[in-house]
Amino acid sequence: MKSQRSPSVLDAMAGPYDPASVESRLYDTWDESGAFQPSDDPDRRPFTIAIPPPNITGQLHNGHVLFVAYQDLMIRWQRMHGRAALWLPGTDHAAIATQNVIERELANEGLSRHDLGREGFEERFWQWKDEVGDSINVQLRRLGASVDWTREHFTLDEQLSRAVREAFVRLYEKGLIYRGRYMVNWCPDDQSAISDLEVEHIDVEGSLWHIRYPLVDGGHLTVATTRPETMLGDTAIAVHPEDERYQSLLGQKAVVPGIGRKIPVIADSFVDPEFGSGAVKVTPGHDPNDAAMGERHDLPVINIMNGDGSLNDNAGRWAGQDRFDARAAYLEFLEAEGLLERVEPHTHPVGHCSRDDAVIEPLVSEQWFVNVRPLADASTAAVNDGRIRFHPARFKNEFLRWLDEIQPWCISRQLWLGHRIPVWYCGSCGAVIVPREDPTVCPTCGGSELEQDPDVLDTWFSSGLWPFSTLGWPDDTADMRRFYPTDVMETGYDIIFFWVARMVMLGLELVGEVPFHDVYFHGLVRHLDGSKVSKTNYQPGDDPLETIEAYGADAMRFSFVTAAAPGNDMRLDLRQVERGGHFANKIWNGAKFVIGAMERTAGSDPGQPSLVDRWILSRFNQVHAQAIRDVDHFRFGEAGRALHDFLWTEFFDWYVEAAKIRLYGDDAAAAARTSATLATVLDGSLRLLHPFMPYVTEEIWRHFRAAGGAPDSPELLIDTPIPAASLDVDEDAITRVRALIDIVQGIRNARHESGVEAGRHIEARVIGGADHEPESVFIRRLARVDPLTFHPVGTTFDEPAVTARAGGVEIFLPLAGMVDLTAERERLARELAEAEATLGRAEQLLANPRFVERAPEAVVAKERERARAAAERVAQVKERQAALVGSP
RNA sequence: GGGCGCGUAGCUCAGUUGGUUAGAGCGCGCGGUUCACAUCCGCGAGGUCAUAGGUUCGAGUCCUAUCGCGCCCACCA
Repeated sequence: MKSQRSPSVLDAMAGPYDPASVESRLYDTWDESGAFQPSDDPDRRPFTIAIPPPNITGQLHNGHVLFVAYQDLMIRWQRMHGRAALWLPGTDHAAIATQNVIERELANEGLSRHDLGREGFEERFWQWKDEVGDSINVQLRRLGASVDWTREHFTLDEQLSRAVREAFVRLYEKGLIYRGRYMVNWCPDDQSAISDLEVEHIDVEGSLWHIRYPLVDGGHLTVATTRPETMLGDTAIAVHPEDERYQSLLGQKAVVPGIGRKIPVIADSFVDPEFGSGAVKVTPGHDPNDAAMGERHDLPVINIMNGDGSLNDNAGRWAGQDRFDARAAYLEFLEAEGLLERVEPHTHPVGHCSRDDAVIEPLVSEQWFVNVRPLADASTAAVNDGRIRFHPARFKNEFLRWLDEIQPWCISRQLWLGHRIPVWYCGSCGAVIVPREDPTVCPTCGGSELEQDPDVLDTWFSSGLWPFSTLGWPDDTADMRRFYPTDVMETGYDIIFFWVARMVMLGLELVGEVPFHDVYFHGLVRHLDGSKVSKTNYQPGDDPLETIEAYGADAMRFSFVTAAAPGNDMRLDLRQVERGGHFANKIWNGAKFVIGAMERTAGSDPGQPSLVDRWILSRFNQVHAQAIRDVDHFRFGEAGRALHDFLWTEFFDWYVEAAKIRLYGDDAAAAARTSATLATVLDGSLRLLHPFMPYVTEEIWRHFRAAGGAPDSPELLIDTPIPAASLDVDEDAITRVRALIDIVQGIRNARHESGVEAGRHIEARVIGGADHEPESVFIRRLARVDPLTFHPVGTTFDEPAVTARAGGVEIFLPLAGMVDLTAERERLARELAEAEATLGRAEQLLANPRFVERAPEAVVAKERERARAAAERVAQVKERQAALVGSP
């Protein structure tokens, strides 16, 4: 009867890695341990990222996974490098979007927001938020985001609202916020002004109508327009001052058809004589160009439109009609009057509301604006002097160009949801009050008839304060002092202007310092058909929880990070995620092997490191250094791939296979040394990989430590330091093991091509490479050759054999009775051709004096070596061919 | 109208500052059940790096032009 097996850590690791069973447990463990809160040790330099707050209107979709993966990677990485890492979570109220969602809900109940009233609507909003507000956080937890939940914020929180108030008042007091009647982009569906950025210019196949304006003095003047209904608001017709065709008409009056208003013919060099008829109708109330022209010529501004897009009383008999109906009706009238000269098809850009696709109306209205010009200049300076850096760098130019052409920012919205504009108007004296605290009486006249401005602020106004409002600004808090400026802003390039630019401008203006030093842009996630993953284009499978359930959070995160390049869009291919899952499982199984080795050799003193020990430790040190270099340069994908490739092919394949020889051999000291090496590399790899795949590495860490690994390290991997990379790299060991691997692969290839059964051991003779003799067991075991003998360079054998060349040696496999001589001759011919071609190329290059002169010495030396080796190969192959001549 | 990105193996994509014979996963072909792992292991096929010029000893990588796809900015009616 067998004695009872001693308990093993491996008992708890049976089977493949199962993400579902560990992820939620580990997340809670981290959270409860306090690991997500930044260390308050003053010696630890802070590292801060403010999360791009998702809109509370919905859930995270796969497009959000990139930001979670990258930011958590950076946060964990820096935490493990001893920084006081703070990742600030939170959500955004997304004014228009959210109001629309709630109004839609109300509509289903047969209600409108007006039925509830402003207060009732607000109540309804908070109620709604309670219901849906947590789903984003649930998703963040599932993804493993190590955010500091104790510092969570929402843009409509009291603290952030206070920040918004302070920001508004300060900018107002400084004269940077002002109110005025200007032309704005009006969305008739939202019935609100929107900013320039929210207007999407779409090419529309429309018409260019040529229309005759009767002249008071007889005759007519033809004008071309794409928007005939706006004629109702015309206050002039303009021609180019030097346009000879129209000289005689200057100063004359034309009549607006159907309205009867007499309008002057003016000269303005804005007009392009080549376009249309060379005469332009001027509608200062409904076109930005015309507004500018109207100002130059002191023309009256006539507004013909209501907020909902219907025409008002200024439109005469077309009043009350919707703008597009009015266009048709007015055209019909013009045609009937004989004033419609002709129509031509005309494609031109038309502004649409980016949210609801309604055609934007440029119209004059009273709104609040930020004069961003000075803020933009300060931002430009911050970028130019390197206080803010962009990754990838190309976004720097885009950013600067936008700032250069920036226009005043319209911040008032005619909505109910959002931060109410903190301005009161006195009904008695007309004073405009912009206070820090809600007023009860007018400070000017003492009157109490105060009315607050009904509008709310653009949601991006509060988002623009995010990196400091979340830290307690405007108060001088400990968090502000410690964590501002934040370190990295990581977000999608699609909100570079909406958000990044505003944070930079407002941070510099209000706090006096940049809000972050590095901006990293990730690309957008797309479906396989190329369409963007987004809330408005939500498709089955876009919920990250589905993918996490199928493959695990680590798989998803790792595949996203390694499949995407900075700033480039990625098509989400689930096969990539699957590969990530396989990798997690590979590490799991590899770790089981390491732990098994540790248990097997426990109690033995390790002997001297072997060649393969020195090799794998050196390679690990190289990869370690590269990973640090890559992450420091924001090359996350390359760091992840380097770790993946090292672990899968070098550590868990070649080294492990080599390790088995000594591990299962008779030499206890050698086995213990091997086990120690396995543990060392696993230890270091888990640390480096943890920011990429937090769950599986943490879970392995637990078992690894239970088996006695990393005894002096913290219990949780999340708290464990990543040390600096060791410079101990044995180049000679790397070269030699690489050659051994090449030899093994050469033999395997030859065996396979000759049809030798996989399990069979065959004889092998190595010609040259006597220095590999001490490691012959490596070749014997991994290539399944026995006996294996070494022979001096130049040795020839006459018997039938398959030959191969790899790792700088010639391999001779005397496969008696198995050798297909024809095949072998063909193979030799192929090899000869290849060797001669290589030789030819190298010689040609070396014969070029300019190459030898100008190329770096190392490159030339390499080429010489290449030529030498090729020449040797040619000679050897020829010898072998000669030996085969006599054979059947 | 201005600007930017992309085009690399059948598919999805990497490729740092120009330097041997351009990589990965999946898929494909052949072969493998022994003690970490079949979510695995071994061997292999598959690419004129969109096209045409240029710079260079040397170009997937830098420059110019062209074609195709996508995006951003923009007030010619």
